[in-house]
Amino acid sequence: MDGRRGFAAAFEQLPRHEQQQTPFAVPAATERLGCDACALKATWPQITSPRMPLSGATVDGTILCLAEAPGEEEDEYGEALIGPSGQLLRQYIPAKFQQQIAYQNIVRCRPTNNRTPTPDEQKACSVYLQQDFIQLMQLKAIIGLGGVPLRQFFPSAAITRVRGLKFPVLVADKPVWYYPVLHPAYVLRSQREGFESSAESVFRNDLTAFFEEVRGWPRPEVIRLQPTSVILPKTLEQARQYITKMKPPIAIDLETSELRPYQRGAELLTAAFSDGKTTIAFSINHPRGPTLWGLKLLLEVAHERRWLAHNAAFELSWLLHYAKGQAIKPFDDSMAVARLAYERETVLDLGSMSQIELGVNVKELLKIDTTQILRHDLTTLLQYNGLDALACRLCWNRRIDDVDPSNYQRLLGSIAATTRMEQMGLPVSVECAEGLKAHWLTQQRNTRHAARRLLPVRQYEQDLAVEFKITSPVDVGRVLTTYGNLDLPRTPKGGQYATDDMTLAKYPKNALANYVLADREASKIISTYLEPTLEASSLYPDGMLHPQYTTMFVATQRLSSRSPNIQNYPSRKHADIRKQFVPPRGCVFAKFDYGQLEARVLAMASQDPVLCQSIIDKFDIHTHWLDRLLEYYPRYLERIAKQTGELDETKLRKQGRNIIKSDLVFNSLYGGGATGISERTQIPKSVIEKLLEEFWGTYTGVRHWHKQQRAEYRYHGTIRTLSGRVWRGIADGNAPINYPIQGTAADLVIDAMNELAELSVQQGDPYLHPRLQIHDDISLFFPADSVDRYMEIVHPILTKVRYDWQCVPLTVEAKIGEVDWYEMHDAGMYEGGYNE
DNA sequence: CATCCCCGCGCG
DNA sequence: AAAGCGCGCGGGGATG
Repeated sequence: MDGRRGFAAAFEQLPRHEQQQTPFAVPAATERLGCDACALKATWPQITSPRMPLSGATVDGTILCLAEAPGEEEDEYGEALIGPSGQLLRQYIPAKFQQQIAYQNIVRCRPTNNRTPTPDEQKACSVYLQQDFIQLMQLKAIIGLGGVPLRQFFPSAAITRVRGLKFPVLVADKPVWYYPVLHPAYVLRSQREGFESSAESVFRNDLTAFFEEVRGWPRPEVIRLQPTSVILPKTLEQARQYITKMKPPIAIDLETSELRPYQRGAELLTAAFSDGKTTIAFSINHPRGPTLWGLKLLLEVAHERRWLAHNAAFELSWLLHYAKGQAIKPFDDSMAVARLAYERETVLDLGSMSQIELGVNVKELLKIDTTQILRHDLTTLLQYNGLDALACRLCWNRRIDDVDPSNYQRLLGSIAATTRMEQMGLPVSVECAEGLKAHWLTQQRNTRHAARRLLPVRQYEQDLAVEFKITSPVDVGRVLTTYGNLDLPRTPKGGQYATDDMTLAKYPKNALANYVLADREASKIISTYLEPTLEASSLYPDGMLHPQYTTMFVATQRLSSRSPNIQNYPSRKHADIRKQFVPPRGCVFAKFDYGQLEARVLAMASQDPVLCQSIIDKFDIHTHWLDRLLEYYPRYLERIAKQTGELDETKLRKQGRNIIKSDLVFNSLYGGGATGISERTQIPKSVIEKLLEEFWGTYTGVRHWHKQQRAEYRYHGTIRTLSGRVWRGIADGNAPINYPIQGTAADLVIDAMNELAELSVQQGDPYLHPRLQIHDDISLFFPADSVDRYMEIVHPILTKVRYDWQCVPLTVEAKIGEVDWYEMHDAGMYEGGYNE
C-alpha cells in the first residue's frame, strides 16, 4: 500500500478494466443486503468493517446525525463522522446532548475521491439504514447533513434553501423530526484563515437553534391526505350544504388552463373548497363535465366568506375577473404565512410547505402535469384540486399564529394591490413600438454587416471554417485576442475571455469592440423591450400589456416583475423606449419617485446624527464629497473632461458629482471598499483610502451600524428590517448591510402602494390605483382635467409617517407625462413629516 | 428537443 | 479576504 488507505486506494489498485466501471453501480440491489462495493470490500483484508455500524448512542439515542458517506478516516476506522467534518459537527454539540446522539451515513463505503454517491448506491444502502432506524427505538430527530440525506426525505428541496427548518418524516413507520443543516465538508471548504465564513455561521447557528429548541418540539405528526376524502358534490344544493358548515377562512384552489383570466384562451376548469375538515371539489368549465352552477358557487363564497389560498394572487385574479367589480371578501394566504414564518424566499410552494408542515408532499400524492391539465380524467383532477385546498388550509392553521400581524397584513395588501395592477394592465402604442423596432433593426443590420467585413473576423471565419457570431461572447473573445491582438482578461467563473461593456470600453479605437457593443445594445432593445409590446395583442385580447408582479420571492421583499419585466425598461440611455407606454384616453401619466429613499432608510436605521441632519437640512452630501475628493485629487475633473469631452465647468461638476454619488458615497454606505471604488472610478486607491478615512470619521454612526449588522448575522444567522421582518438565508459579503435597507425601503413604498390601492377600491375610483411599481417609483393615471386634485390626495399618502423610527422625512418628486412614459415634466416635490 | 449554466445588461 | 445589494431576460453553448 502507498500512503493512502481505505477502499479508494484499494480500488485504484484494481486492474484498469475493472476501474472503468463505476465502483458502486448497483442494479436494483434493494433486496440484496449489500452492493458490489461491499462485496469488493470484504475481499480486502485491511478493511475490518464491511458495513459501517451505527455509532454513538446506538440503542437509546434520541438524535441521529445522518451524513452522506464515509471519508478517509471513517473508511479506515469503520465509524461515521470521525474525520474533519465529524469533528466540526461535534464541536457544536452541547455536552449535555453528547450521550444521546447516534451517528451514521447514508452510504457505507467511501466513494472515490469523496464524490457524491449515486442514487443507486444510496438505494442499495437504504436497507442498512432501515435496520438502524428499527434499532433506534427512542429516536426523536434526525440532523441531516447536506443534500444527500435530505433527498431521501424531501427530494424536491435544495439544502441551502430548506436548512434550518424542521419537518416530520416517517422512519420505520414512526414519525420523527428531520432537521436539515449544511454539510460540514462544505463548511470546511468555505473556511478561510482568520474569520468565520457565512456558511460556517449558518451551520453553527442552525445547530445552536436545534439544540436550544429540540426539547420543546412537539411530537412530530405525519398527516394522511386521502384523495378519496375529497367530496365531489353533484348539485349546487349539495355543495352549499357542505359550505355552510365550513369554518372560515375557506381555502379555495382553482385549476385553470392559463395563469391569468385575461390571457387569450383562459378557461376556469375546476375549483375546490376546504376548511381542513371538509373538502369539496367541483367542475366549473371543464370540457369533460362543465356545470352551470360551479361559477355561481365560487362567487358566492368569494362575496360572502373570508377565504384563503396558497399564493392568493392567482385565485384573486380569477375571482376579480368574474366578480366584475363586485366586492370580494378579505382573504388569507398560506404562502404569505410561509414567507414570514420560514424567514426566507424559498420553499414556499405548496408541495414544500405541506412537506414541512404535514410531513407529506401533497404534490406527490396525485401526479398531475399542470401544463397538460386536460389530459387527466376529471375525477383525478378534482381530487388533486381538493387535496391542494385541504393542504393549504392545514398548513395555514399550523403557522398563522407564528407570524407578525402587521407584516402579514402588509404582504396581503401587496398581493391585492399587485393583482389589481396586473389586471388593469398598461396601454401600449403598437405604432410607436413598430417604429422603434424598425429603427433598431436597421441599426443592427448595419453593425453586423460592418463587423463581418473586418479583417480579423474574416480571418477567424476562414481559419476555423465557422460563422462568426457577434452575439457570442466566446467568438468575440477569440477574435479580439487571437486576431485582434487585444489582451482581454478572463471572466472570474468560466475562464472565458471577458467581453463585457467595461472591458471593451477600454478599447475605444477597436472597430470590432465598438460594433459588438452597438450590436448588443440593439439586440437587447429589440428582444427585451420592443418585442413584448408587439406580442401583447396576441397574448391579451384587450391589447394591453399585463406584466406580472411577485410579492414573495425576493429576499428583501421588494416586488419583482416578469413577462415582461416592467421594472428594467431603460430610463437613462435610450429612455425613449418608454414612449411605447401611453396613458389611456383623457388621462396623463403621474409618476412619483421617492428621493434618495435608501439613504433616508440608512439614516433611520443607523440614527447617524450627521447623515440625519444633512438629510433634514437638504444638504447635498454628494457635492460635499466631490469637493473633498478634489482637495485630495485636484486633477479629477480634468480627467472626466478628457473622457467625456465636456468643457462646461458646471456640467463637469455635475457629472463628477453623479459618479461620486453612485460609485463612492452609496457604494461605501452599502459596504463597498476602497478597492472596488478605485476600480470603478479609476481614482488611485491611495486617494480613495484617505478620502474614506475622512468619510467614516464623519459617519461614525453608520460605521457602527454596519458592524452591528454583520455581528447580528454572524451570531444569530438573521437579518431584520426596521419593520421587524426577519430573513434567515445564506448571506454573502455585504448582504447583512444591504438587506435591511432595501427591505425597509420596500416596506415603506409597499405600505403607500397598498393604501392607495385600498382607497381606490373603497371609493370605487380607478384613478387612485397604482399602475406601476418600480421599487421607489409608483405611477398612476390621473384624469387630465383633475391632476391637481389627485396630486393632493396621493402625495400625502406616499410621504406619510407610519412608524416611530422614521426620524427623517420621506420625499417624492412628481412628474406628469401628457403623452407617454418618456416625455414628462416636473410637477412638484413633496416632503412628508418625521419623528424628532 | 428540453434544460441548465454562463455571460452580459437593463432597472432600483 | 475581498466584497455594495437586490432582481429578470435573452442568447450561446453544453448536456442528455
